[in-house]
Amino acid sequence: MAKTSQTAGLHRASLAKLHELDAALELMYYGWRGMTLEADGYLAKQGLSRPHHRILYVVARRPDIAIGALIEILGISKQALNRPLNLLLERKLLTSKRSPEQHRSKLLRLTEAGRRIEQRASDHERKVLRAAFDRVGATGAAGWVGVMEAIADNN
Amino acid sequence: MAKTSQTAGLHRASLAKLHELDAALELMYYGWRGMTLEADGYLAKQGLSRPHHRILYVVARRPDIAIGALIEILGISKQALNRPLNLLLERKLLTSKRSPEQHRSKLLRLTEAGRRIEQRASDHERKVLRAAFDRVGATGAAGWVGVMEAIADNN
DNA sequence: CTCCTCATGTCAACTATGTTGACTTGAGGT
DNA sequence: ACCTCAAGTCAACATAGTTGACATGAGGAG
Repeated sequence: MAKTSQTAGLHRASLAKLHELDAALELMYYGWRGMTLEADGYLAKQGLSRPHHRILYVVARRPDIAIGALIEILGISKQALNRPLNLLLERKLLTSKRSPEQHRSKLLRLTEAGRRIEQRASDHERKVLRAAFDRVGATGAAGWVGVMEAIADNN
Repeated sequence: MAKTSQTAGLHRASLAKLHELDAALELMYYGWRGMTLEADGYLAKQGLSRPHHRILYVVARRPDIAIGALIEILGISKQALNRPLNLLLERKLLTSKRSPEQHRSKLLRLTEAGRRIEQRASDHERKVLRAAFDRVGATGAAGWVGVMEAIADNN
């Protein structure tokens, strides 16, 4: 047993640093993995994955969003959205109904089951973040937010 | 023109926040994108992508690494490594030679061209990080590192 | 010398996630 | 009746990964 660890590739700091910022670069990589690892595991147990979670996440925060707006926010083509979206509808994690006035658009909402899965998956990610913030305190957390905002706004 | 923006999906903060930590969660997502966006664009112009960069990055920091060790660090199967690795060898961004004693292993090294591409791609990422660190100062940067270490160690 | 091990290499089949392009459907407005 | 627009669907393709099976070639053990 124990051929290669499940978290293969996550051997932080096993590489020489060629630049001062290499450590930060690797921290971003491993940070993303660290935040999403448990959530992805949970989603896999539900037969879902990251794209499904992204859909659920957005719809949870924009009830009655139309397909076109969802496509815009996710940044993928409607064809790419099609399969995961249909799976979520089939599994009754999402409902779609036509708008009363704007009858051309379909409006998406989470069902209770969908809301539960979205919450649990996101909770796994938030749990990791909360633990990290708790460990460094308010000042450190504020620094993290400042840095991440600067990076994120690099569009 | 201007059908949908190239940075589609990167409309930060267009979503309602259901939890206090939702903003942080989204910052991680957009932060990762923000850091890798330019580097991915540069790599695409070279006919390469993220997996190629990961290989170059690791080999740059572990000259004479063997295939098996590379597989371990990257956390992918040898079959998955095969194609991008062969492309890099064909394009002479990497060289492989057999070890003098350990003749069973092949040792990988970057060529000058490979080193240049690795540096430029990583520079795009480091540039974004440096700008963010500069904007928040040493205290904020230290906070960021503390938080990211806590998250990354969540294996 | 033969046999076993071990690192590497390769072939095939499959899954998942995405892309473009082309076309259909169905509702609304003119 | 005609046009537009949101949505849905089909096909072909690219990329990045998986497992399984098998080949090759060097070293070590007998």
